[in-house]
Order: sequence, then structure tokens, then C-alpha cells
Amino acid sequence: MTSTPHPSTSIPDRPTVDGLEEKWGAVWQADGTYRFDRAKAIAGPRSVVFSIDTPPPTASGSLHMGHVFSYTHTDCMARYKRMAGFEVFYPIGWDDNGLPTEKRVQNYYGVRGDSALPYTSDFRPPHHGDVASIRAADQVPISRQNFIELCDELTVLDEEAFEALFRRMGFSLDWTISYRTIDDHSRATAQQAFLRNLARGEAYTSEAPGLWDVTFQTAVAQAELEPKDYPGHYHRVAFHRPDGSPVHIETTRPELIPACVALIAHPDDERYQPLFGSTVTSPLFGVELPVLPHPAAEPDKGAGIAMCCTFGDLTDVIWWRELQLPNRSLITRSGRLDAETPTWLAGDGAALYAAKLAGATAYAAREAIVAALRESGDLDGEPTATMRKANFYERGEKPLEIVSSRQWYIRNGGRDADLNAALVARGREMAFHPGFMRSRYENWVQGLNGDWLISRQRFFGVPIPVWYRLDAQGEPDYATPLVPREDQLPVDPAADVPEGFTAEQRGIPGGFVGDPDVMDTWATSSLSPQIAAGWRGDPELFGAVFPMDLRPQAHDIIRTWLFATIVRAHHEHGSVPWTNAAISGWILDPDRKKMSKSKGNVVTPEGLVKEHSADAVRYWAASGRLGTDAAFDAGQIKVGRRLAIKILNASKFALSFGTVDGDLGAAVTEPLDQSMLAGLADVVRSATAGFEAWDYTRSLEITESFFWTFCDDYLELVKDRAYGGQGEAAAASARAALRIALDVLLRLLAPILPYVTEEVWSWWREGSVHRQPWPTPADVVGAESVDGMPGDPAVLTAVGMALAAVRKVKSEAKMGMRAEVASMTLAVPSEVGERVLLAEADLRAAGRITAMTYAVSDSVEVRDAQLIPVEKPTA
RNA sequence: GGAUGUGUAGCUCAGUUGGUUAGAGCGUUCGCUUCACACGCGAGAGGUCAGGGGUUCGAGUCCCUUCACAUCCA
Repeated sequence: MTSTPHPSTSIPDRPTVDGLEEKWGAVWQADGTYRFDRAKAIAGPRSVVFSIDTPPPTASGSLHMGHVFSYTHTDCMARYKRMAGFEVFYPIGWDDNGLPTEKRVQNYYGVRGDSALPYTSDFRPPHHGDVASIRAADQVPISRQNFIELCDELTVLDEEAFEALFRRMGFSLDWTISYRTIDDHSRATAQQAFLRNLARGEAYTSEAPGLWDVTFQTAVAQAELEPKDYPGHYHRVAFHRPDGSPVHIETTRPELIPACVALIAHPDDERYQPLFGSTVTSPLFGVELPVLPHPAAEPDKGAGIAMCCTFGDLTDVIWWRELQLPNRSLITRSGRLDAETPTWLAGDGAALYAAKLAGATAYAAREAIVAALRESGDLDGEPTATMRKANFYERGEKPLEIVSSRQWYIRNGGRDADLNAALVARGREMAFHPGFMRSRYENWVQGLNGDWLISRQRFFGVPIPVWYRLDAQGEPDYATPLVPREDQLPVDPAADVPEGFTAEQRGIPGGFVGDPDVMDTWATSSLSPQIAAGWRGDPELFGAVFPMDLRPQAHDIIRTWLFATIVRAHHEHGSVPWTNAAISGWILDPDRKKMSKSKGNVVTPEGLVKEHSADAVRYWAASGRLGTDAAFDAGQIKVGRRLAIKILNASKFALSFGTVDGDLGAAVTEPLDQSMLAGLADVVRSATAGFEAWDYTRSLEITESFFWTFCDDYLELVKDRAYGGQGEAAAASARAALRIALDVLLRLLAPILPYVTEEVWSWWREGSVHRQPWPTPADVVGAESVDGMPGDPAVLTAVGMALAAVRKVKSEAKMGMRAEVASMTLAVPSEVGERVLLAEADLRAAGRITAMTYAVSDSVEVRDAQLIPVEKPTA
């Protein structure tokens, strides 16, 4: 039923891969070739569906080879599953909310959001992507709403560029199922999930020390920080025991001495054991501080005893919490020291603070403190340069500070051993491909030390959907937030009014105030399965596709995206979000460095696709296995292009001998043809096993390897016979075998090379090759003879070896392959000779052999060849 | 410091449960206007499987150990 001949075959004289993307992209779109059949999915058992949680790309980022790499991997699997009979749910989304978009908008338009400013209806931004970068001081401040409008405008443009590339790459997404993480449906879904987290106690607010980006003025989550080397100096500073003797510590941040709450050494450190339980006083400020043991202190680092300040780094937070130390925070959200002189300082210390430190930047404060330490004699020696590990957010220039603030958190097992174990167990319910990637997940989950901070003090995000009552003094009541009903979502607390209040009551005592924060991007994109599958508002669809079958993504975001998505599904559904996670590697440049803009080694996908064709680029991507980083290799793309062209040419040839009427399988009578088909049946088995093991690369390699042998040996061997050189029946056998093989080969290659396979399919078949069933060994009719004897793949191998030996003789004689062999002896092992005899006529035709005899030998070689050079036309 | 992975031809990589003489592509060398394809075809050269030790009749493959590289975590 799949082999209905096309009524009029139209094969181009010179087939080309160029232009196939436009041609077939338009057809697939018009025909809805990759449309998800919702009715079939809902009607059928869950097992008829293969659902894919496509990670929505950050549309504000640039397009890079990593996208093409990973999305091609997914598409190959999607296409295989579709042909294997599954109803494939393959949506696409764009992750457009969040700080990456804001940064891009700031640079593209030269603006900066400022909540204090009023809306301007006719605002015109100063730039439109026409300058490389804009200094913060030159950015025009605009209102929150104006800023959001620009974000909306630019993300739409960016998404169009992404869509154009993804379509050109031939990704078989269902473009009718798409979403943006900032659209109404996504916002409502994110808010609904948040409200349910809140109702169950999984979301909560807390005034706590957290990571703070002073540049972007927002809190940042643990998962987002990047430790980097940051130059600094060790300062050897004396604290004092009650008897006046010094205890030296070494610190890179002496400006935090006024925020010091304790000195801490490792419990096993004999140098400091006598001090545990005693107190010391801080230099300059004279604050009395305990000396305490804690295993996180590193005996080898600096003096081996550290000052704990609130808060210099994340270790300080651990000490503060575990040792129940006071909170003497000094660093404010601006990155400057508190303008008020802290209450715990007195006398000279307080005076020093008021004079030199109040409101100072961390840098100025450090200078002032170091000068004062020098004067007091508490600085031992000169500061020595060092590199410290500091935490950064994305490409921020300044290290993150730790600042106390009220923030929203979602419980993620960082502070709850039972939840932690449950989330590890969820990971074990899923299959990771490759399996070892699970340890990334488990390492991360088991290393968490705090809940997930989701609130951001930014603009372009999903608002936290709560309001607070204001008491008579105008102070918000954070303990009992006002929440909307789910059917009111999405809401914007900055514009919408909670039930029971009027707009006039906003911000006045006895009235209400909206939560000013938005959620972090991940708090929405961690719900991509729920958003795409219609958790909110489409329970039928949701039931048919959730939990999804596959989440594909790269390994660097296991700790963020993959983990966060598991957390949300665990809380909301008590299940995994998907049953398989396919983890792609990274694209490295040819020197095996990670490609990055700053190094200028980025190759853009658009140019490559235009130059080499989408199939060629897909071939390169598909030759990278899951979990393996791949070097970018233009050579491999060229190989892919060559394969695509070869498929066109070989197909044209195979179809050029005229059709065969009736039963194709019955027409195959020659042992060589049966042998080729028997080999192909083995290929079908192996290629299927490859896909079933998520190893599309293996499937491709097996099929490709067979295809080249098919071209180089089989086609050459049967050419003469197919033209009719050995009579009609023998010709029909070859012609039938060629069509059977081509039909199966095209289907095997379709998931990897969708364009050329579709092109060739259209020459002689109805419908799309991408809607054909995946081939089975039984589809390779003619692999057995009519009396049921299976074909012997070794016949083609044997004749191929003999042909190679003939070619070798000609090549060594520096003659062309058309040279005639007047006579020769084929020396072969006897079992090879027996098989050669079955197709000797084909061998003679392909080798232009007039007379041949056989001899027995261990290897296959041609002896005593009498060659007649091709007569060259005299000039 | 802990975890995971990698190390095979000049380059990029395969190598199933241990089993003949370790494979492919690219590159390279030599040759060929061959009626599907010069965006092609044919042939050749090229490897101490990171080092060391062990198990075994037999190790690229299993075990131990050393080294190098990468990533993740602390």
C-alpha cells in the first residue's frame, strides 16, 4: 500500500540539493505533514503518543550551532517515532521573558527600565540595534510599561529569525502548537502553578541573605551563579585576644571587618583548638567576637582561621545559619556600605565608620580600612595579590554580593532532606540518555543548600500574583497575601486590584499594594510541559500527553532547567514531567574550545545551511552522539552534502531502467539481487535497533555504509543486466531489486535527511516519505527466493571483493576502469569462489572481463591479467 | 578535594556479551573524461589502541594503578 507508483515520474536531468528547503518546506506547511492529530491522541491509549517537551529557546540570544545540533538530534528521534507509528506531539515555544531579554533590549534600544517613571504613550527609543553597546549612563530611563512594550516588540522580531532557521532546518515541529513564555497562557499557567505552590506551602517568602547582582539590581538564584577567578589581595590582619596578643587572619575583603561576627577554624586544627570558646576583639572597631570551630573552615587556606562576616560569601551564610550568629549586614543593594552607622559599633570604631565608610563603595571602604589598619599597626606586612573565586551572574562585571532582602522561594529540597531524597528518586524514574548524565543531576540535587529563589526585582517577567494589605501605618502584611482566583489569571498586581478593594486604595494605609516582583524565567520555563500540554484549560490533551516522553536539552542546564521542571511536576502532579531525558553535548570550535562570541569563533548556522543545504548540516549534527561534545567540523558537513547529492544521483539511476509490473518481490530471481536485499534486511534490523537505543548516529552509520556499497558495488555490478544485457527476466530481477532497495533506503534515511529523501520519494511515489511506516525486515521483499531460501548477504560481499581485485589490477596498471580484461585468473578461497560463480556474468560485465578462470587462494586476487587499454580517440 | 566522562591513523570518530590480520570518513599519495554522479570514480600508504601491572588459551574491550584532558560539584 505504500508502494503506489506515481503516475508520471518526473526526474530532473541534473538533480540538485539546492532549493529543496524552500520547495518542501512550503509543501509540508501547506499539507500539515507534521500536524499532531489531537483526536487520535485523545482517543487512543497513552502509548500511541510520543510527546516531546521541546525546550523553548531563549529567543533573545543569538542563533548558534548548539541549537542546530541539539534540535536536530530531537528531530531525528521525532521523525523516527512518527514513522514508527506514534502520534508525535512536538510543540515549540520561545522563552522570551527574563533578564536575558532585558539586557538585549537595553543594548538594542539604548534604554533602561525605571519603575518610578510614568508611562509615555509616544515614546521613541534612541536606537534600533544600530550600535554595538551602550554605556549604562547613556541609556534613556523609561517607565516599566514602556520597557515591557519594547521587550515585546524585540522578542517578536527575534522569534521570527529563530522560526525561519528552524523551518529551514526541517525540524518537524507542529508550528500550530506554539507558545511564548510571556504570553497570556504561559503567564496564567505560571501564576496558577505558583498559587498552588503557595497554597500547599511549597512557595513562601522569607527575609534572608541571598545573592544579589548590584549591576542589575536583582536577586539571583543559586543555580544561576558562575564562580570565576577574580583578582584581589590577601590582607594579613590582627585580631586581639583579651591579653592583647594577636590572632592573624587573612582576608581578601578587609572592608567587611566591621561586619565580622566570629572567627572560625577547622575543629581538628591544633593551632586554633585552644582558642575555641574564647573571644577576640576586631581591629579598629573593638567588637568582641567568639572563636568557633566549623568543618567548612579550610586549614590550608590563608592563615587557616577565617573571619566570618555577614555576608562576604556563601560560606559565611552557612556559618551564620548553623552557628546561629548575629546578622550584621553592611552591604546594601547598591553595593555600597550602609549609610547609617551600625548600632554594634561604638567609640572610635563608630567614628571611623561615620567618617570613612558610611555610604562608601566596597572599593573605597577597603582603601579606607587598609589605611586605618596600617596606622593602627594591625596590618601585618603588605597585601599580597591572589585570585579568589567570586560568584558572578551571567556576564556580570561585578561579583554578586550577599544582601538580606524579602524574597519568594520554592522548596526544592535544599533545606529538607525528605524532599531532597524524593527529588533524587524522581530522577531515577527517568531514563537519561546517555545514562551517566544522571549523576550530574544527583550531584546537583544532593549539593543544594537552600531553596529556590524565584523572585526578581525586574520588569519583563511573569508577575508574582499576590497583593498585600496595608495596615493603619501603611505597612504591608506579608504573612497573609491576597491572592486572585485561578479563573482571573493572568493578573498584574501593579495594574489589577484584588477582590474587595478599589483602585483608589492602592498604596494608602488600610488599602493594598501589589507585590512588585516578577518571577525568574525558570519559574515559568520549568512549566513548559504544563504550558504546552494544556494543563490549564485542556485536561483532555493534558491527559493524553503528560507526563511527556522526552525532554531533550544540553548538559549544562541539567542543574537548572531539567531540575526545576522536575521540582514543579513533583509538587503539582506527584510525578516526573517526562520519562526520558536526552542530553546533547556542546559544540566546540575546531580547537576544542567552547564557541563563544567573545572569542570571535562563532559560526552562524544560517550561512552554513545556505551554503551546504539543511540535509548536510543535519548530517553533521546527527553524527554527534547524545552526551558527546562535538567539534565543529565543516568537513563533516561537506560529507553530508556529498551523501545527499549521491542519494539524488543514485536514485535517478536506479529508477532509470523502467518500471516492473506486478509483484516486485517475485520478480527478484538472481542470487546477487537476493543477496543485496538480504543485506538490506539486516541493515533495517540494525538501524531500527540504533534508534530504539536513542543512537540515531549508529543507525545513520549503518545505513550510510550500506548505501555506499550499494552504489559502488551493487549498482556497478547490475548496471549491464538492468539495461537488458542478460535477457528480460534477469533485467526485471535487477530493476525490481533496485526499487525495493530504494524504497527502504529512503525511509531509513528520511529522519536524518528529510529533504533529499522527500525529493526522491516524490519522483515515483505518492504522499510524503515522512508519513510512511518505518521499514521492517519483512518490507524487504525479494530477500528470499520464491522457494523460501533466504538470500545470502555474502554473495554481494564476495563478488564485490572480486570486483575490487579486478579494479586493483587496472589501477596498478594505471588504466581506466573501462579497460578490458582479455583474460585473467581469479584466485579466491573456495567459499568465495562458489559465491562469485552465482553472479559471474555480472562480474564479467562490470569488470569488462572476456575470459576468466579460477584458482584457490587464501586471499582474493587477480592473477595473470591481460589488459587491453581503452582506445583513446585520436586528437 | 569529590563525581562523571574522554584518551584508538595527521584530523574527526566507530569498535556490540573478551575471539582471526584493529575499522570508517576526512586529509594525503597515485591513477581514471566511466554512458547516475568530476559536488565524481578506482587504488595505495598510514596505528606500540595514553603509560605500567594483572586476570585469561586469548585483552582496544575486564580488574588495579599512573598520567593527561574535559565537564560538573565542593
